[in-house]
Amino acid sequence: MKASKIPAATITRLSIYSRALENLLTQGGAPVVSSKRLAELCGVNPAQIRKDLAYFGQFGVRGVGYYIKELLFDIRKILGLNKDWNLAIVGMGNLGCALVAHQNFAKQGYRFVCAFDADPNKIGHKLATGLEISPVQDLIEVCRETKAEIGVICTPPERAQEIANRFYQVPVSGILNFAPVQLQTCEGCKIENVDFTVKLDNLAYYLSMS
Amino acid sequence: MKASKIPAATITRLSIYSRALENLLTQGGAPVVSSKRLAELCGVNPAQIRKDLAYFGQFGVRGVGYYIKELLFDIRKILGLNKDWNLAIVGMGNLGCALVAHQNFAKQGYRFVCAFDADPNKIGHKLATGLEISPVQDLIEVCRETKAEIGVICTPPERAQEIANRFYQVPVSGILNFAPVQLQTCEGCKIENVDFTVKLDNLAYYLSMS
DNA sequence: GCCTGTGAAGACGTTCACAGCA
DNA sequence: TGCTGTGAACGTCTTCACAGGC
Repeated sequence: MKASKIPAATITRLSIYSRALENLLTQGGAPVVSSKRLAELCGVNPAQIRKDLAYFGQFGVRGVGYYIKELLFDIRKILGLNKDWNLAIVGMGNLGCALVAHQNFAKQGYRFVCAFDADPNKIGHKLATGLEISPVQDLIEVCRETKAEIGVICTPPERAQEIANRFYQVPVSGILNFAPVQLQTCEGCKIENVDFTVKLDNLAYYLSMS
Repeated sequence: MKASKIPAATITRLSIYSRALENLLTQGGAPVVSSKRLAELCGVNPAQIRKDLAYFGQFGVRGVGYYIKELLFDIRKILGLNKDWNLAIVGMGNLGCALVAHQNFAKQGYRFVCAFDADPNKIGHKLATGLEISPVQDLIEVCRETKAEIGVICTPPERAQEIANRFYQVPVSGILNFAPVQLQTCEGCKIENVDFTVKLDNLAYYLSMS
């Protein structure tokens, strides 16, 4: 596919639309939704939704709206969720375990295929899912064996860059980084940061304004 | 203070700058940093840093750069981190416990002053920090007693809106939401979402492009 | 010479407003 | 009539380029 000029914000919103559509589907009302209604559910402007979708084609019916089931399928396809993704996770503390246990991942086709920790006491321990914790030294090898495509970093910040470097060698094509550091990037590996300290700081700023 | 026209992205970056400055400080090299160097560490354009700071005043010395310690202090003040913030957390599963245990929060002046869960088996249980888990029924009362200012939601998505509504009644002035849902907002309460499923979907999109 | 501070230019994203179609 | 699809207008954010000062 083509490297294109689609706003990053559009992709983020597509993900949010898909969640709203899933909810509409399980609630089981009308099979159709208008951009106006979907916009309310997602807290955005209706034109924004139509514009976002227009980047990828025409999905609606004029005068009617969007067929929920079809649109959900199309959006998931756009997002690349019509396949399973193999995840490798490093740092099996509370956060790491929480992620592996997290229902929503499996439901969306994200599968943890290997897990790592530096603590010798944790090596060999089996998680609820049956996944066994491997030593970080074996990261590259095990990631290759298990065909990991995305790395998830839940280590303390001091360790994060070192782990990222190993992921670059595997190589994995993406990293989801929970450590509060800005990782040095690497050609061909896309990084997404999940940064709660930054989010909290944002809150602090807005609250101390008013 | 004034409600102003400062980009949200600027606030997010300030938080990132402050982290980089903290690192520079603990590493203990030169007491001064240039926008160029700081930009490298944060993965942004140097002019961006100068522009971001310019919204709030003049912090640098021409021909020299920024004094790390002073700039860090100033940024923390801008972000409202020159005071402690009281947090209330709901949903003491793996994720909730991970957050309470998280070192970085305490270090930045964020204090968990109360914790809640719906599971009767967890009520009364003491966390590592000495914090005791209270029943969600008492949320409003306990939040008021403990002067909670920010609510943290770590419940399953089905529960999140209900918890948010209670937080609105306390009222808290901000919510950090880890549940993968778009919460209905409330006048006077700022919401920040920490959404790893969205981040993963973003990765999936970019990876399936190439 | 070096690096900050900043107006102006440029790029980008969002919203409007209406044409097109069921 | 109702709602999508979309060019054009608008507003916002980022980057450039250079003036100002150490």
